[in-house]
Amino acid sequence: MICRKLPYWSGVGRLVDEQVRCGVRLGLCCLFKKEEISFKTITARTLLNLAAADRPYRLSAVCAANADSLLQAVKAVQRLGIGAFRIMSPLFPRMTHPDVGYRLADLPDGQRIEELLDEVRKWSLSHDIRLSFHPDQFVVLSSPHAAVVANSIRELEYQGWLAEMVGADVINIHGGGVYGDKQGALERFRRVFPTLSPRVRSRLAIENDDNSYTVRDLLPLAERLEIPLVYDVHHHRCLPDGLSVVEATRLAGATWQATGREQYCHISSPRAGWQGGNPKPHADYIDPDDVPACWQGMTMTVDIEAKAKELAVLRLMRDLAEAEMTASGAADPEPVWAGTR
DNA sequence: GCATGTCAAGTTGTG
DNA sequence: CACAACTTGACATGC
Repeated sequence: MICRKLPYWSGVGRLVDEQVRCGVRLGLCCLFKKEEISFKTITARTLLNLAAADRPYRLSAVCAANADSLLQAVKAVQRLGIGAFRIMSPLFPRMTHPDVGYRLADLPDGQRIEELLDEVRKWSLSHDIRLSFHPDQFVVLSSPHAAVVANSIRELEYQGWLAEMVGADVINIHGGGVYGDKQGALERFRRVFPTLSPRVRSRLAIENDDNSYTVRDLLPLAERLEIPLVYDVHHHRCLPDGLSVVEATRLAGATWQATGREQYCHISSPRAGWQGGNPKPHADYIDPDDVPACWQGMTMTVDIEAKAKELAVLRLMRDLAEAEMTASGAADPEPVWAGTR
């Protein structure tokens, strides 16, 4: 657990000798701005307009391209010194769609796609790139509507399968709707949880949102289910709950410690600033002042939710490194980023 | 080519 | 009541 020589804000904690990573690692969400890596999609309508026999070929091309892009993505992330990557939910588009859903085994290139996923897993493991998923807003385990919950479970199982394939350790979701009765909604969430497969349960995390569920609301559920709580400090600032940032960081951190894993947090900056009206929309970049001072030196993953994507992660890494150098004066003779080029 | 509406899905708050 | 906001583009269509 020696990290004297490593910068606090190292991207990956590029450990050469030590086995134990430490410091904050910054994560990229889903997409790239400048790097020429993109993901394809296909709509249900397009598939339904094709003859059923043609669909697997079309899907296979999309999925193979995306699996390849994912491998390129984790390699790019590693090259840039970024330490984590959130995988976009529709990596295999429409896979759980009721009408046009499919399995990899149905696709002509299914085996090759599986091999690519295995390459992603091996690369990420050997280069310490942490992978995660963040199912979108349609996944609502607290819904009173059975059909919504059933769709949510199906989507979660898809992501759980994929997470296992690529070695991702986090599937992070929100509490969902309130329906006029927050405790009742949380209770529904609690009851659905045991019906999930082990590979989903072991990866599921719950995140405070900017609308309904705060850290304070979710902590009892996280503790009861023994799942970790992803702390989104931007959401917390948009929807305060009486806890300080320091307290929320510590309480959320304890849920990660309880599962023996590295803490996971999110950050973003308001597009129009904190004085400019609605603070919820995300800015292109992160204002370093929005980064909690108490996070410095902590061993955690912080996903950067910013529209400039990898450019925002790189800029924040630079800004924080500079701030640290300034703060420490000439104490550290080595340039902070020497190890990450 | 380029502009524009549409993508499977939920829920809440605002104007 | 329509629409934006949430991890966000990218596809499909029509000019």
